[in-house]
This record gives sequence, C-alpha cells and structure tokens, in this order.
Amino acid sequence: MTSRGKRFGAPHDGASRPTADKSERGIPEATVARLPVYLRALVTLSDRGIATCSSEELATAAGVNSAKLRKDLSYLGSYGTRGVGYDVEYLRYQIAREIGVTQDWPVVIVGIGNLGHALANYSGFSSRGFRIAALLDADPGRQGEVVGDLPILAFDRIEELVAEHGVAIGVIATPAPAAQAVCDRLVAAGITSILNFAPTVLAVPEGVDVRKVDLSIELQILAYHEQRKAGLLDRIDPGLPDTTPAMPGKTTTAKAVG
Amino acid sequence: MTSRGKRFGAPHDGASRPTADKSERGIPEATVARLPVYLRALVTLSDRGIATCSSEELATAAGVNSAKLRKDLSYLGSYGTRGVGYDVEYLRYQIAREIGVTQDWPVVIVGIGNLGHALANYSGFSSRGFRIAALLDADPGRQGEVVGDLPILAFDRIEELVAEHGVAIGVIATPAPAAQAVCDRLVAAGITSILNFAPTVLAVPEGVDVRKVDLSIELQILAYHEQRKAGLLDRIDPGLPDTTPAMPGKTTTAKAVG
DNA sequence: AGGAGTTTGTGAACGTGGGAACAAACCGAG
DNA sequence: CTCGGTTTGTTCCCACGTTCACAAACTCCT
Ligand SMILES: NC(=O)c1ccc[n+]([C@@H]2O[C@H](COP(=O)([O-])OP(=O)(O)OC[C@H]3O[C@@H](n4cnc5c(N)ncnc54)[C@H](O)[C@@H]3O)[C@@H](O)[C@H]2O)c1
Ligand SMILES: NC(=O)c1ccc[n+]([C@@H]2O[C@H](COP(=O)([O-])OP(=O)(O)OC[C@H]3O[C@@H](n4cnc5c(N)ncnc54)[C@H](O)[C@@H]3O)[C@@H](O)[C@H]2O)c1
Repeated sequence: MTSRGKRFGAPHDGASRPTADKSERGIPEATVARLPVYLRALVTLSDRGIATCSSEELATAAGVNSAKLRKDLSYLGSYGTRGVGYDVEYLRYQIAREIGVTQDWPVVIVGIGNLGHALANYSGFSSRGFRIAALLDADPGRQGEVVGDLPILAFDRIEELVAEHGVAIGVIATPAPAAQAVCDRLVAAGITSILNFAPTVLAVPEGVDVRKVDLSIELQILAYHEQRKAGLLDRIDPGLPDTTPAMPGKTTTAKAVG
Repeated sequence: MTSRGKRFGAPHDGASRPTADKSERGIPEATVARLPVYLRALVTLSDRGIATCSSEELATAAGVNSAKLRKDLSYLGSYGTRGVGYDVEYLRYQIAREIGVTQDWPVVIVGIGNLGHALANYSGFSSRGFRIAALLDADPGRQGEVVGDLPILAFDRIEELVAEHGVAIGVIATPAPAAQAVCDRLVAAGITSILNFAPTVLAVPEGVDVRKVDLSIELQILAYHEQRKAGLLDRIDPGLPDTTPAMPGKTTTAKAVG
C-alpha cells in the first residue's frame, strides 16, 4: 500500500544485533496500521472513566481478535499485567509515544478546493497529534481567503514554510493532473511524508512515504463484492457478447467467425 | 481491513469444484484492491490513444511490479497475447466487467456536512461507475438545500429510496457518535455495502461489507514512519521519564524508587 | 519453414500475517 | 505460604501475498 523504499532492511537478520531492544526493531506494517485504532479505543475507554481493561475488551472495542491485539501490543513491549489486564492511561501513552503523536506534527495542505476546504475545517486533525501549519493553493483567486482560522497562501511559499515550521507531512488535494508536479515540489522542499487524495500513482524518491486515500477505489472494491453477492443469488448469464469488445489478435488456430 | 463475514469460505478446499472456471472462483482480496488501479492506468493509456501495452508498461503506470500485475491478471483469465502484450480496450473492458463497473451503481450519501458537501460536488463519482442517488441528512435545517444537482432529503426516507432505486451502497459521512445508528438503519433498509468516513469501528451483520476511510489513521501511520526516519538520524535518548505515566501495579519484586 | 527475439502465464520458493493454544505471571482468598 | 482463578506474552502452525524464474506461445525476419 505504501510505496516506500525498503528501509527496514532484512526482516530475517536473525539475532544480528544483540543490543536491539524490542521497541527499537521493526514493528510489522500491519500492526502499525492497527495501533491508531487501539489508541482511539483507549481514548474512548479513558473518556468513560475506565481505568483498566483486558485484551478481550479492548479487542472488541477495536474490532479485532484478542490474540491479534495481544500480539500487536507485544511488539511494543510488556505493558500489561497478567491476571489483570492493561492500565488504560499507561497503555494509551505508550502507544501514542510509539506512533509519535505525543507531540504535534505540523501539516501542510495543498489544493484548497472542495476537499481541501473540508479538510481545513476538520477539527479531528488537531484533536489527535496534528496541526495544520498552512493551506496552499496555486490559484491566486483563492489566496487570501481564510478557512478555519488560516489564510490560503501561494503554493510558491512552500519551501519557506517547510524550513520555518519544520513541516514533514504534506497533504495533496489538487486535481490529479497537478498531483505529481505538486508532489515533486513538496519533496524538493523537504517534505518526506505525503498523504495523497488525488487519484494518481505518485512517484517519489527513496525515503519518502506516500499513502493514498482513494474514494473511487474503495467504492469499486465494494462494487466487486456487491456484484459477487448478487451473482450468487441471481446467476446472471455470463457473457453479453454484444457489448463485449472482441479479443483482438486472438487468431486461435485461425478460426474466424465467418 | 474489511470487516466482512467470511463469505468466500474455505480457501484450501483444493479441487472441490471441477466445473469452476477461473473467473468465477475467488479472486484474492489483495488483487481485488489493485484491479481499480490497473483500470485507471488503462483508461489513461486509452485516452492517450495507446492501443497495446506490455505488462511492464502497465505495471509501471500502476506503480507495481510486473510479475505481480501478470499474476493478478491471470486470476481474471488469459487476456494477453504472448510476445505482444495486452490490448488496452479489451483488457479495460474485462477488468471493468470483473469489478462490476460496466453499469452504474447507485449510491446514497448520509451526512451532508463539510465532507458530505465535498463528496456531493465531486465529479469523480459519476465518471467511473457510480451515481449519487440521494443525499440524506437528519438535520432539518439542511434538508432542501441543493448540492450538485441533488436536494438534501430527510434521513427517514432511506427505506423508500433503497427500495425504489435498488441502492446497495451507502456512504456514511456523519459525526462518529451517530455512525453506528446510521449504519444499523442503512443495513435494516437493505444496504449491503458501506463506505465509512466516521472514525469509528462499525459492527455489521454477516453479509454486509464495510470499508473505512480514516484520515487520522493514515496520518498517524505516516507520523510513525516519520518519527522512525528522524530517530535513525538524531538518536534521541529514549525515555523522557517526566511525562511518562508510571506503570501502575508493576511491583517488580517490590523494588520501589525510594 | 525455421529460428531469434519478446512477452505472457504460472509453478515454486520465500516472506509476512493471523489465530489457536499454552506456559508464565499475577491476584486474592484462606 | 499455597492454591485456584484469571489474563498476558509467546510459540507454533497454517494461509496468504510477493517475487523469481522459466516454459509456452506469439511475431517478425530471413
Ligand atoms: N471532492 C471530493 O469529495 C473528492 C473525493 C475523492 C477524491 N477527490 C480528489 O481530491 C482532489 C481535489 O478534489 P476537489 O474536489 O477538492 O477539487 P477542486 O477542483 O475543487 O480543488 C482543487 C484545488 O487545487 C488547486 N490547484 C490546482 N492545481 C494546483 C497546483 N498545481 N498547486 C496547488 N494547487 C493547485 C485548485 O486551485 C483548486 O483550489 C482531486 O484530485 C479529486 O479527484 C475529491
Ligand atoms: N471534514 C473532513 O475533512 C473529514 C475528514 C476525515 C473524516 N471526517 C469525518 O467525516 C465525518 C463528517 O465530517 P464533517 O466534517 O462533514 O462533519 P459535519 O459536522 O460538518 O457534518 C456532519 C453531518 O451529518 C449530519 N448528521 C448528524 N447526525 C446524523 C444522523 N444521525 N443521520 C444523518 N445525518 C446526521 C449533520 O446534520 C451534518 O450535516 C465525521 O465523522 C468526521 O470525523 C471528516
């Protein structure tokens, strides 16, 4: 999913580094993707005043298997107490620290159109470890407009902003044709993590992380399964030969139709 | 990622069904998630007037390994020509058919706030196999407003709309606390595929697919890797004991600090 | 026709992820 | 202190996903 350079090196380097303690070495990607879910569940429990929880309870809240939860947490360290469970506040802090959201990360958003406006107005950003540092757009007509306390600035100022605020994370919400150019400029300015909303594959150099959020892909995946569910009931005859493009050069032993 | 009931049954049922032709039986989930990417790449090639492409070219355009691409396509059937490559139009149609986007899917969007407005205005929906059938919101103050050609309707009308238009896919863009209730109502109305933008784990009955799009999880994953990149250079000393909550009952052989 | 060059489709090896099951560790009662 | 009950951390095993590598199949040139 993440088109990242293979930075974590050999996973099978077996006992090469005796001094490596557990929390320093390679947490599996699948686990990393679930830690935020656990963190959110813990926050919810904490807000309800619950001080302790078992792996079973937390797993249910996070929508996963309890065995998986325990294994995931074991990559961070031994933060539970056998026979008791996990201290909610303590575990919450440990996960937040591991993810890196104990302090705020500044984020720039590029492309303040439909989607960019929604993102800029979104309060869920700042509530968990992220702070919008700047809103950028190439369209002079949009520049100066204030969205959610911040003015829209010219995209040209990206280098200055990255240098000044130490921004490492950029969000791309421009139209697809502009995304690669914007991405290149962000990388050149020093951005090393990109969240891409534009429906394009972005090429980035080694060391830069890209994650994509792609609405139409998600819908298409749902459509595939939906079609499958329907097909299991209806059994539509496969092959509507009218609208089907012919297989081009497929001269299977030269047996044409005529 | 998808909290779906195990519908594809035993994957290791080895040769149980001799009559099952290739395109009918279980395409791997990882492959399904990539098919839309291939489809988009093919559309781009097609728009450029390119009639034929090799697996290498298509793989590059899609940002994947060519071996992976070929294996993925092999689950659909043998649609290429050895020594030549793939016919762009033909492959495009085959993938679209497999995903199920040769005809349009009606979609309802629930919660027309910041994000819902952006979605309703988004043209990328209709351009690829989806059509917004209705916009719903529980707030009477919003009802009647027209967004992107469609009026916002009362959420109560969901059953009627599902029955009338045969809607199978719902998008949830309400605040998190309302999401589960909305989800339950959608499922009761007959919706069997849900795309959830609210930061909550949704519980659904067997046979209903849920996919989530979670901005803050994506950012946290980026933050984790970002922290790691920084840590490999800086080597910040691990353990800021001041802000660290104490491990609660951890009386490791009763050796207290004092 | 035959051979050189290309490119697909797939078998096999390898790595990653998920889940059951269990020993180790902890608590509280007596 | 010991014992029974509880819950974690970990091990083992299997399924899934990725990549390599190569035979099969096709085109084009001679
Ligand atoms: N709107 C949605 O709900 C939605 C959903 C999914 C995906 N997307 C994707 O998100 C992206 C943005 O969608 P949108 O609806 O907000 O589009 P939009 O046209 O409303 O906004 C795009 C903004 O990007 C700016 N822009 C264009 N080129 C730029 C450049 N080179 N540098 C900086 N800014 C530039 C434009 O001035 C504009 O303000 C698109 O790629 C779209 O496909 C949107
Ligand atoms: N805005 C963003 O950029 C963004 C980004 C990521 C995630 N999200 C998530 O998407 C969701 C929507 O975000 P938003 O910013 O649009 O919020 P919003 O408050 O602007 O809009 C929510 C809308 O849902 C409606 N609603 C509330 N309860 C409802 C119910 N029971 N039934 C039907 N409609 C109901 C409200 O009337 C409102 O119009 C939230 O869960 C948010 O966390 C938003």
